[in-house]
Amino acid sequence: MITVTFPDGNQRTYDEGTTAMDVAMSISHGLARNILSGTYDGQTIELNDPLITDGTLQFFTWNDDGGKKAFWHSSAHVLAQAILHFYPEAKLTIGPAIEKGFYYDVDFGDEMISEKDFEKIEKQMMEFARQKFEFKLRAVTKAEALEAYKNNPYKTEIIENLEDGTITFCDHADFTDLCRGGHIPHTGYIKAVKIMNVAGAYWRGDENKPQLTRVYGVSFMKAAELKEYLELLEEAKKRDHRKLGKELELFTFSQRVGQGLPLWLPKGAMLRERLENFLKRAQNKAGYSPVITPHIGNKELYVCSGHYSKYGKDSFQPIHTPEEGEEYLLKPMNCPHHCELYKATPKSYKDLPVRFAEFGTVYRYEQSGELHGLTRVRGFTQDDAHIFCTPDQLKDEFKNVIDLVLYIFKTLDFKDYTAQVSLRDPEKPEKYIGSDENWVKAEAAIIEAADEKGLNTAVEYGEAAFYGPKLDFMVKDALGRSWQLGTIQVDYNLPERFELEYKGSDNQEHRPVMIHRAPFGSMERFVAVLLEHCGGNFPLWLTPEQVKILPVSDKYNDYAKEVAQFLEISDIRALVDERNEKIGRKIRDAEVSKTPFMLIVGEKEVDSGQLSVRRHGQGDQGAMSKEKFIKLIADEVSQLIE
RNA sequence: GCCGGUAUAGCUCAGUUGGCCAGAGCACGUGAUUUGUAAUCUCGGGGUCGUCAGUUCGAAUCUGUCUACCGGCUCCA
Repeated sequence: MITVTFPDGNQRTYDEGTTAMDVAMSISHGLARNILSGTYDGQTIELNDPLITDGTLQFFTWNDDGGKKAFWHSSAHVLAQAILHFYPEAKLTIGPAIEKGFYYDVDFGDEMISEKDFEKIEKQMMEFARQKFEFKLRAVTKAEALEAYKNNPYKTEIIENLEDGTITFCDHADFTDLCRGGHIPHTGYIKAVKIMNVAGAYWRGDENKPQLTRVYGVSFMKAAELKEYLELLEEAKKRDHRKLGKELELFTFSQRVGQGLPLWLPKGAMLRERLENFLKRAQNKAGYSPVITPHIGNKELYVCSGHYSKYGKDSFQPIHTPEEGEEYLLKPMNCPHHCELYKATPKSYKDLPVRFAEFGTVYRYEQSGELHGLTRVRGFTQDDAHIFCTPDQLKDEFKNVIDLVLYIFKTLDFKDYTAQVSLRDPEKPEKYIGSDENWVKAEAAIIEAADEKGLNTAVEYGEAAFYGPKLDFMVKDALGRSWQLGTIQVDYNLPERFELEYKGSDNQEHRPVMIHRAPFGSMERFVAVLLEHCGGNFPLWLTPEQVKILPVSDKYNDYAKEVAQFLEISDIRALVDERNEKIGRKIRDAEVSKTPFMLIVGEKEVDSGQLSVRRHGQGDQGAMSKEKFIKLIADEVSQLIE
């Protein structure tokens, strides 16, 4: 008999050789139907394998990451089986589960595979799924494994790195794959599958190694779930900032201007300006001093900062002047300029902290394949600031920055966010610069600051920058996708390199600590994320056009213009639709352009002096006085922006 | 940068196996209409089919080149 312990502490005894699935059945048939995988004493097991020792058994269902992982990993086996069915010469490599679905990297040799082939692969996978093939893990010796894969250099490479005695194969039907396990009981659990796309991927992620074809797929236990997932993708497509940016006339790109260089159209520029002004006001209150620095800097500046040796190849090529040997760079970051500003006047401890803020446009030569809409570009504007303070002030300054970031998230309706604290890798102190004492102080300051602000943080070791620890903010948008936005970083490197100093109360020179911070990250990226988050329906205070005035016929155009002027006096952005169109048409166009408010003016309104108000997506709101309408908007704006 | 895909009017897209002046809807301009809560009708202008070269009697269509865009290149059996 063996004793099985469950996570809740309950224990039951079973005959030796009972399978995990038998155990589940003994608890309830419902559980047995839903479990996809499990662990025994923390080790991944196959549900159909016998249990032979006492241990702790944990089950995973679709609602657990472990369950999904087993499901998708098993689906990858079926994908491989289907691929071999059509391409017997293909060489399999690896096929893991990923965050949403799975992939298999395959060397197809001379064969090509494209979207046209997806359907037949899907059909074949479903055919295999219907046959409820059991997944069975079996141990093999290293020699056997190498023999089985003697024609597959990828699997051979993997096997060679494994210990003899730990190697297992997974069989289902007549298909065998090298695999360490963690499967669903049989293929029949797979009720829906979709091949998403194919892409190139290097063997082991190394660009010097052969390039394989990566086939991405996703599968579900219910056909309805696949449908739901595809609908979510559709929704994401509709919210794609590149599509909305074009439709709402916010920004564009030009092949002639160059890759990754966004051009802001008037509506987009005004939107961005509003965001900038919003942050400027908040920063003024928080004691920041605005500064302005040029777009280029002498190459020596970046040699001094260390950026040139580290990031020189990611910069645009140096700009040469008529002087022999003189070189300038388009600035890839603002910090060196700000360090020079700090040095412009002698500092005493009484002057600190100094907080220099600049919407600084920087240029970086991103690889062409990395460029993506506004989220990855070659020219962008950081909402940058550098705080120079004493080590003792670090924690308070850090907390103030956290407050600023959270204020921005709150105002822009990002309710769901997490913070990642990135610390040194304790194993590799040689990777970092700065004294151990300062690191200890800085890391403690960040952790305490985050704790005291009640942040939901995850600590990552080894993720710190070489010059200091940092705190990054990740937000979730309305569709549940994560984006990295703001960042706060501590830096000991630049003050050292630029020999920044302040006179302490002891009349000695001391080195300040620097904080780099950008709550938005970059204006481009932030606008992209905001656009996808709100689906183009910007908060009232940000939206390019707040009100569209729609005259019932052109007889009322003059009156409509009077109303517009009246609103403009109250700082409301209003436009009159003067086109010779029917009112229904004007309403439709205003709705499509996502204008928050529409005012219909005709004979009734001229006579009564009232306004007929319509709200985007909500329809007719009835009549109200001009004063009441202005107050309605003002109240909503002040409520949003506090 | 690398792999795969895509490129036709301002936008979204048709364009059969190469064959006369390359099409539609929307947008834009014109005229009519004077409209009451999600698309009024009329007429019209607009494209060297991304670039450069090649195959062919003939290329939007086939081949190569370059450029841009889209998906991917971290997830280790």
